[in-house]
Order: sequence, then structure tokens, then C-alpha cells
Amino acid sequence: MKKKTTLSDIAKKLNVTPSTVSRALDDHPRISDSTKKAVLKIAHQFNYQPNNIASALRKGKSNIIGVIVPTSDRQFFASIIRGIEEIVRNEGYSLIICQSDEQTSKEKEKIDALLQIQVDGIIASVAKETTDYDHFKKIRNRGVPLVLYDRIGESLEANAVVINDYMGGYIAVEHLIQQGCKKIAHFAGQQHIGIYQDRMRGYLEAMKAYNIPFNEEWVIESDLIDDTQKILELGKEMTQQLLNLPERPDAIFSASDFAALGAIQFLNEKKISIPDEIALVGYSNDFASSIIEPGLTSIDQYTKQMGNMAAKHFLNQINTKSGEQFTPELTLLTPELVIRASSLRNKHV
Amino acid sequence: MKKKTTLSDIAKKLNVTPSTVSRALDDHPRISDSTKKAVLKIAHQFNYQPNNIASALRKGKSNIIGVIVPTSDRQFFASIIRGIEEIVRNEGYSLIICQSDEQTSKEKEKIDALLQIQVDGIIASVAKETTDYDHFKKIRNRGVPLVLYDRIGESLEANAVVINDYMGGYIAVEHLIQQGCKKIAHFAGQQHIGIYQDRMRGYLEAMKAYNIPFNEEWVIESDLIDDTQKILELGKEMTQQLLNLPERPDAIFSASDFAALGAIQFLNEKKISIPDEIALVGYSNDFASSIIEPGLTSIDQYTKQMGNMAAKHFLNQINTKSGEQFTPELTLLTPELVIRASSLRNKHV
DNA sequence: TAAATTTGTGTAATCGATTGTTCTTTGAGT
DNA sequence: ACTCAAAGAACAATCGATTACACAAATTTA
Repeated sequence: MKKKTTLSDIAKKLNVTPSTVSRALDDHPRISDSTKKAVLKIAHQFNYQPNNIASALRKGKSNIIGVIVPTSDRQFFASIIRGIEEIVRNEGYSLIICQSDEQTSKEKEKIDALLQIQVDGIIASVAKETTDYDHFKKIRNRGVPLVLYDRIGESLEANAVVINDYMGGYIAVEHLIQQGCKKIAHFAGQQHIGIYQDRMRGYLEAMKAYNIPFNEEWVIESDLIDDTQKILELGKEMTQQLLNLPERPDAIFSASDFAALGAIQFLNEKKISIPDEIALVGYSNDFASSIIEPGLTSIDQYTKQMGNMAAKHFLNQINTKSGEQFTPELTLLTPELVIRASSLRNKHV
Repeated sequence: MKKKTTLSDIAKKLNVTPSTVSRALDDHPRISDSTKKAVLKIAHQFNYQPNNIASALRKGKSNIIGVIVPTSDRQFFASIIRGIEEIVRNEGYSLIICQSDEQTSKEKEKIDALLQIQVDGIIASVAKETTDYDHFKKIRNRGVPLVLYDRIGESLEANAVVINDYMGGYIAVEHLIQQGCKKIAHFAGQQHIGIYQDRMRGYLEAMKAYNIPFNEEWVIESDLIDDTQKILELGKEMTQQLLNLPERPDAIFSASDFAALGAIQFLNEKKISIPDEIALVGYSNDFASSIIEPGLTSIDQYTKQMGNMAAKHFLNQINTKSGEQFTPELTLLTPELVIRASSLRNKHV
């Protein structure tokens, strides 16, 4: 095992000081071209790799960004990460990816861990449990840039990028209405989480806009952030519940693809025709939605783009002089409806 | 923004030296209990957070492990990461997760980046493209522990953990035979990749063991590591190809779930009955396999356990005195057959 | 009681790169 | 020829924690 070569090794070889070598490698204007060339040559010859830890210590900058995802089991987050990486890699940043597993306690732990290893910034989506944001405030208090994506703490002053979930809910329901549905149910997520609130709001507004009467019984609120299998089961149960109603709905807009998948399985089992008896639209366009029969219409969230934007927000903050007043920016991405058989009643439109 | 408190801040406050504080916090036996208590108190009061970068520089240890995954789009890798984290978190390690996107060039880049930020070890699965392993050897040459998982370079001297893919192939095909299938086709992966070789070997051996004649035309080799949608299409094409054969197979063992999913979609379309006309077994037990109709029988790979084992191998290497001779260890995990409708002909067994 | 340990801390070097401050040399300008 | 500025590089401090070594005081041992 060879020991690493350091600045001083190169310096000794050339009879100059480490500072000269450092500046030469940094292309400092005060270093002569001849010296620069010589240094570069030896550096290459010795296969010099700068010690980033030393550099980080001196510069107070680690070139590492912490990314917190509630869980990486979902394609959603994998895609976000990819989006972030795409942008920051050229700037020389590495990512540390952490999972909060939807628990506030772990979220705190992870934030502490990231601050401890001195990340240059944190990009996070908040856990479903979280209602108190002090641990996030700690990030900003430490002077570490914070960017939130998708699930953001309302009360937090931070750059953020979210999908327009209101619009997502609206276009989903509008689509169902245009397919002739008049009694539209909604599988809603927990209303203390902004995105689910917005999707519900979109649902309600679309109904109102088209003068569709609203029936309270058709809205079922539940925890849509959980183990995939559980949500699947939940979807089945909720569907059963709807079928038991005196006035049975003719469509379901589910704020989660998985609950909708469960609904489809259940309806298939009961030989209830989709979309003719009940039409369905899900949310987030999971891969499985294209696999199930009939294919599940869903809202696509442009996750990679979301990652890209989050990364850009981070870079912006880094490049903002600390003197300037910080005003949080919010980026709103537009979701898209991906239409499949589960909602397509007018086959020939 | 408050500045962080350092060891010296505490030292000054107590009129001792930083070294004493350092030792006190480290619970050094030579430090008196009274001093320790005092230090702890002030440290807490000042909300002291050790500067890990400084510590890393001095100790030559970053407490960061680099994890390389070919792509994080698959649940498979998400699960592995989780498995690794579970183990190493208590030891104070953080993970940096990188994606090679199946490209050797990116794999090299990532390895360089990880070495540059001085990770304490690298846990990796090799990209499909990779046939030359020099960049991995570089890791060991630098004295950095390396652990491979799932896709390992045969010629690499490194700890590794893999699933017994031979057994996976064997039990999959044995199951099909037991269901009465006699003409079993195989969607094989690229044979330069060990896991696909092994699955194929399992297929062949099971056939031989049960005296099932082997027909070369029933084996189709293709790239099963690709964009999910592409593999889905590929699965359809390969199925078409099999249907065109003079002697049509009555079962398919696919080395990829996604190709099998494509096959199911295709067969459903053609109204060919599954499993009666053609039975199917996939590989890796993806979530979508439980969603499709009929459910796809598949081989489960215990991915979290694989992550656990990889992490343990890493810790072992760390704790091995460098003097001792290094002998690479290979852990072989046992896969499990998850039976669903796609292969279940004897419904009443 | 003298010698030998043990105990509790302080001193100072170190990890490797960075950077503000000299210092010397060279060259231009008058 | 002389002043002054710029160029090129060295010096030395610094980032914060760690640790080999030194040293005095307290305690034990003989």
C-alpha cells in the first residue's frame, strides 16, 4: 500500500514551498508559468490526489450535500436523487443520502448527523409524522442552506420546490367529469400534510366548477404513506366501504397510486367493471400502474425535474452573499395526467 | 448565526488545555472524574459539536462509507442500502450513495470521487458494462476496504456477498417441472455477467436432473439490465419469438421479473392461458409481480439481508489488523421461491 | 524515609491544505 | 542612475482535534 503524496512531497521534489505548489495547482496569477508546468508535471507523475479533508478543514467547506428522503423504497425518491445529482456533480459536490423512514425522531437524528459531518447544505422532504419543525430551523440557525422538496413545512422559511398538487387534484377530477362521471369519491391522505390537503382542494374545486354535488361520505381520509402492501389493503377496504354506501360512486380519485391499485384488484375480484361502473385515477404514476389490468390513469410528478430544481435552489443559496437578505423562493412544478384504461370511458374520443 | 464552539472554547472556560478537554470527552482513564464532569457540563452548556473534519484529518478516518449502486431506480438497491445502513449506523458511519448507471466510465468516476473524499470503505455492485476491473483494484491498492455485492467481479480479490443464483435458477425450474411443465424456455441475461450465468446453469442442471430434454431454441439471451420499459417490451418480443417456434414451450423461466411481466401482458393480449398453456417464473420478486394478473411467481432475493451482510464484511475488514494476511470471504445467501398464480397448475396441492 | 509508581495535566507536534503577510528580485519609468 | 511597482515565491499562521511525550504532585512500596 503506497502512502498518498501530499503537497509537501511535490514541494520538496521541486525545492519550493507547499504554498507555491498549492497556488500553482490553483492556477494563481502570481505563480510563473514555468513553475506551474513543473508542479503539474510532478503532481501527475506522483499521482497526487488532494486531501479533501484537510482542504475542508481549512476552507470550512466539505463539498457534501445531505439529502433526506422519507423512504427510498419508492421510485419517487430515487428519481429525485438522480435529479439532484445531475445538477450538483459538475460543481464538485457529493451527496449523502439519508432516510428518515417517516419518523420525526429519525429525521432529527439524520439532521444532527449531517450537521455533524459538516455538510454544505441539506435538501429534504419532511416525514409524514412531523408537525414541529424546530430541527429544521436548527439547520438554518447553523447557517447551513436548506432546500425542501415535495413535502415542505409550511412554517419554514426555506427555498422549496413542490408539485402543484392542487392542480394535480383538479385535472384528475376534471378528467373524470369529462368522462361522464358524476359521483366521484376521493381517497384522501392525512390532511395535516400539505400535499394531501392540496389534492383534496383540487378535487373539491373541480367538483364545484362543474356543479357536481359533493357527498361527504365519498371522501375517505387515511394514512396513505405507509408500507406499500398496507396501502394496497387499505385501498381494498376503502373500496368495500364505498360499495356499501346507499349511493354508490361511479369514480374514485385516489391521492395514492397504491390505494388505487388495491381498489382495482378488489373491483376485479368483485367483477365490477372498470371504468364503466367505476372509473379510477391515481396519483404519482408508479411503474405498477402501467402493469395492472386495466392500466391505472395517474398524475405524473416529474420527479427528476423536481430534483433538478432543488439542486439549483441549493446552488443559488450557496452563491448568495451572506450579507443579502434571504427571501425564500418557492418553485411550483406542473403535474401531468397520464391517461390509461382505468378512466377511459369514451374510447373513441 | 452563532459560531460553533470548539475544544479550545471549552478549555478556556475551564482554564485547562484543549488536550485535557479532548481526553475528558473521550473518557480517558487518566482524567479525573471531577474534570470530566466539568468538561461535560460546559460542553453541553455550549452545545459543543465536535468538528468531524478536523478529527478525520488527524485520525485519517472519515467515518464515511461509499456505496455504489448500478442504478437506484430498482427497489432491489433501495433495499440493499437500507440493509447496509441498519448495520453501520451504530458504528457511527454515514453512507454516500452513488450511481454508476451501469456505465464503466461513471463507475470509475464515482470510485475516484469516493477515494478523493477519503471514504473509509467502498461497498459496490459492478455495472453491467464492466469487464475490466482495474478501477476496483485501485481501491484495494489505496488500502481502502472493498466489499462487493450481487454483481461481483470474478477476478477481484474482495469480500463479497451474493445470492446463490444457481440455486435460484434451479428451484425455479424444478418448480415448473413439478407443475408438469416439460418444455421450459429461458429468458437469459448476458452471459458475461456472473449472476445470469449462474441462473442459466441452474436452469440447465434442473432440466438434466429431471431428464427434461433441452432445446437450444428455447433459450434467448438478451440484455436484461436496462430501462424497465424496454425490458418489458423485450419480454413481449421474446415471447412472440417463442410462440413462432415449431415446438412451442409450455413454460418460461425468466431471469428478470420485468421480462416476465412483459410476457404476461403479451400472453394476456393473445388470450393464451397462464399457467395452463404457458407457465411463468420470474426473478427478483418485484412489487409489480404481485400486482399483475395473474400474479407472477418469482425468486425473492432477501435484499436487506444482503445489505446487512455486506456491511458486516466491511466492519470485519476494518477490524482486521493490517498485518494479517487478507483472504477474501464470500457469503452466499439462499433465495426463496414465492409462488403465485402464474405457475400454479396444480391448484389443489 | 527514600525510591518507585501512579495520577492528572500541560506542551507541542501533527494531520495537509490554504492564505495573509513579508521579502527579494526584476523591470519599467523618468 | 534611482525610485517605484509588479512579479514570484517564501514564511508562518491557521483550521480543530488528537496524541506522544514530559512533568509535577500524590500515592504506594520497600
